[in-house]
Amino acid sequence: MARKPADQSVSRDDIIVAAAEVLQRNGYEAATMKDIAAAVKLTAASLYHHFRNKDTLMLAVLEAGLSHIMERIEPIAQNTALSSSERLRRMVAEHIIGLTQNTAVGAAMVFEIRTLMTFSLPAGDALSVQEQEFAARRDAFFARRDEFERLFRDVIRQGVELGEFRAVDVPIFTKTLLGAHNWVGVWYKPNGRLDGAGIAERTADYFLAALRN
Amino acid sequence: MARKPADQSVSRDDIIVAAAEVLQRNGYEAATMKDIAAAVKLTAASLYHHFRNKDTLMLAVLEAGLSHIMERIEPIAQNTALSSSERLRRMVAEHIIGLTQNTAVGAAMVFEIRTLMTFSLPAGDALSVQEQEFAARRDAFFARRDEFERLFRDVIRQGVELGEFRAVDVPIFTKTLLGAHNWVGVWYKPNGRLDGAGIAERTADYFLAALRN
Amino acid sequence: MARKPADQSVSRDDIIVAAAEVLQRNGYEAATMKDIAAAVKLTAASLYHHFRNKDTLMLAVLEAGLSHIMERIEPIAQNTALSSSERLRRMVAEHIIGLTQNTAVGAAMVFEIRTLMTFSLPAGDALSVQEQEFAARRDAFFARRDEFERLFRDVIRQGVELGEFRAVDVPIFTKTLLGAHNWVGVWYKPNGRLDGAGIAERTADYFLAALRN
Amino acid sequence: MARKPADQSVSRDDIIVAAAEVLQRNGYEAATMKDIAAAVKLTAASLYHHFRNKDTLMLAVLEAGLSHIMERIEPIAQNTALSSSERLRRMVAEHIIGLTQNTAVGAAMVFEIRTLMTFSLPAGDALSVQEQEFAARRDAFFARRDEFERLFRDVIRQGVELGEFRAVDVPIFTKTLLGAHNWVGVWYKPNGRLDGAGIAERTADYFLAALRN
DNA sequence: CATGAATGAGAGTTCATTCAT
DNA sequence: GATGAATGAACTCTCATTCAT
Repeated sequence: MARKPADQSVSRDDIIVAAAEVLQRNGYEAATMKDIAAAVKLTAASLYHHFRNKDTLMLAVLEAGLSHIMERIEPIAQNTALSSSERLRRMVAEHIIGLTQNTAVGAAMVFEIRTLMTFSLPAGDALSVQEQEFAARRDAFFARRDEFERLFRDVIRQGVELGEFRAVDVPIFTKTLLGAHNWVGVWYKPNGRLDGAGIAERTADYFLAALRN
Repeated sequence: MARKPADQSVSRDDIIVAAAEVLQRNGYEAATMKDIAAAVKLTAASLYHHFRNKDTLMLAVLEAGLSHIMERIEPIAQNTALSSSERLRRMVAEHIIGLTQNTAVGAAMVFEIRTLMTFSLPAGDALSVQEQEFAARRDAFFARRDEFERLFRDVIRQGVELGEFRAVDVPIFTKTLLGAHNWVGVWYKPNGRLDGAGIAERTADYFLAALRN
Repeated sequence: MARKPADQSVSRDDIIVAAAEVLQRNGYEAATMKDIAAAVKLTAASLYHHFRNKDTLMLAVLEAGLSHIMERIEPIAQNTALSSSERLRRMVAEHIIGLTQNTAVGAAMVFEIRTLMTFSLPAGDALSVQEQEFAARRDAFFARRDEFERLFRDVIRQGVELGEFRAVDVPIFTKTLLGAHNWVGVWYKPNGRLDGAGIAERTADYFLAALRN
Repeated sequence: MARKPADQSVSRDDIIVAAAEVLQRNGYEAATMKDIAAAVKLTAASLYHHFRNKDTLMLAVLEAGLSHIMERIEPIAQNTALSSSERLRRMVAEHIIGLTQNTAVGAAMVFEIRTLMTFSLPAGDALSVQEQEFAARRDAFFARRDEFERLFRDVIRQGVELGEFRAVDVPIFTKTLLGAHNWVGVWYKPNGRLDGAGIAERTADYFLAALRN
């Protein structure tokens, strides 16, 4: 009853990628383990060799997506050789391009936030060991996600402090920016008039204009 | 605008309101007919006297939400006595305040779009009469939704044409704007530092700054 | 999709009886909801209208069995008009006859004790509201079961104190007695040489002989 | 009688011992191959190098348990130098002490009898060679088990025939005796007031009293 | 011998939906 | 209108078992 002849064996990462696509297409509740399994030519049961349960798999998807984008955004945010404007422009570009290329995970992150937030908080008050592990990972994910938002906030704040940007309500401005980005992941269709870079360029332009002194 | 018809009997609208809340709290898949029924002190079976099925109820919720906001936005968009800036500022305010007050329907609209889009499109090509009816209503909803977006687009376009705004990529700018709005529905918490009006004021400010010549 | 035309509608008690039989035949783990449902001509899903889950149903079965026997044993144990010997003889008879007639629940109680004891003690340490409710009922069941054993113990102890029985290690003697009883539920077959009354008579005789001064 | 063959490699017997423990703790259905494997630091797959399947392993456990006790009981039963009373007293002691020391297998035998009895009797009538082999071993086990009961029955019968015991219904008395024993395996807890020997002494006392002329 | 990966079968459970009352 | 009872379909997850390595 064993199938895959080893060399085509499916890796954890393959599953994460496939799951991201299914997640984007269907949303958390509607993305079934069977669907995800089919996407990597496995049976649902086989997925449980790689992930303890659906929540864990979903969290892995979101972690992967967040890591992917963080790896690109963080170096820019910390590149003190660049002006705030230039940093913000590049960060916007990376984020939006990331969302349009990797639509799967991007949209997942937009849509599944609510699910994630209530994820696995069983009715009672105490948690089993596995649940604690999971809760810890989920909290870490959220912390990382806050960090992501902070990267943008800090660049904007610095720009304001240095007088490069005009004084804005930094938290609100940041959320406005990120909301616009996230929405791209929702409406973007690969064969539209503009590609990710084009959208990113315009978006960055608008927000930098809004910050202009 | 709350209705209290006979006080002991439950109306279609009561159900829609309750459903919107449950929908916001849980999302489409996780909002069960039982939950919704419980919110109006009925049994699930009773809901079927008012709505043919869950999708129809869902659609009614979204229609209600869209109508609500359209009734407020449309008059502003068509008020030619106002400048483009002023119109846009007021539209932004109404939209964001609407989203923060009526979180229920607002969030529903953000999150459940995907569900709606794939809603009830049975694999084959032949649709039953009921399905055709439903498809028609759903298409009408989407048309209305496009119209909503067009209201914003048109105001911005006019502003550009009249030289009141600088030249921007109108479709992209509009989506950027609406993305920012929708995101408010996601992160807004009633007891935060700012209320809807405060958020709206700042948001309008940023986008108008971005449009400044 | 509704089936049963009301008048033959299945009651909670019908299910309990059927479940008891399946439980006896297969044991807790092997008794599936489907089996039990089939025994009352329902689908597994339908059982969930009557019982929250399998554990709850099982507990109901055991409660019913215990109540049944308690109702018969208790009045005898408390009938101070009778001598200890006579009370014990009658209690043994009721218990054994009960076990042979109502084999279903009897055997269930013997075999499912271990299962029962670990019943629904989820990995962690804290319990949800539903789990607490269940835990409370389960504890009540065990308390009742201890009470049942105490009825026998008290009659024996009194007999010893009054000098009607010789001095024995009352707890051990009681467990010896009850072990013998329970075992009847295991080996008893309806068409054997002796019926329940015959077995009971002999058993009572042996234990009373063992207690004779 | 513990074996430590190579110390790093796992023997059939090691598995049987571990399985007995898991079986006692969890019962047949709930004792998974994975659990048993883990108890000897193997994977479930590896168990299949030692036992054809779970039923076979189970049967091996029960055979081991039965052999263990038979080796101790048989010599006593056949020791014609002893009186019936003395033989019975010693047999009771060995059995009960065995059950309390070796709780694992003891409890397994009480609880898993039912499982064993219906063990692997596929619906149809034709059995594969493997199934026939298994059925043969299972029948042999039951025969051996009957033999075990017969040892007790014969000692009691002889005592009656020789006038050493009063006339009792030998089969019923025997089952009463064995039921009491088996129950010890259920309630016995290592750190109680009495150890196995203490329980055995009292139990033997009661049954011998019951047999007294 | 041992194991990682895979699977079919089946368990418990949930849910939208129907229908007789 | 309202509802209790019932159901089919689907879902998550577990488990004994197999096979290539």
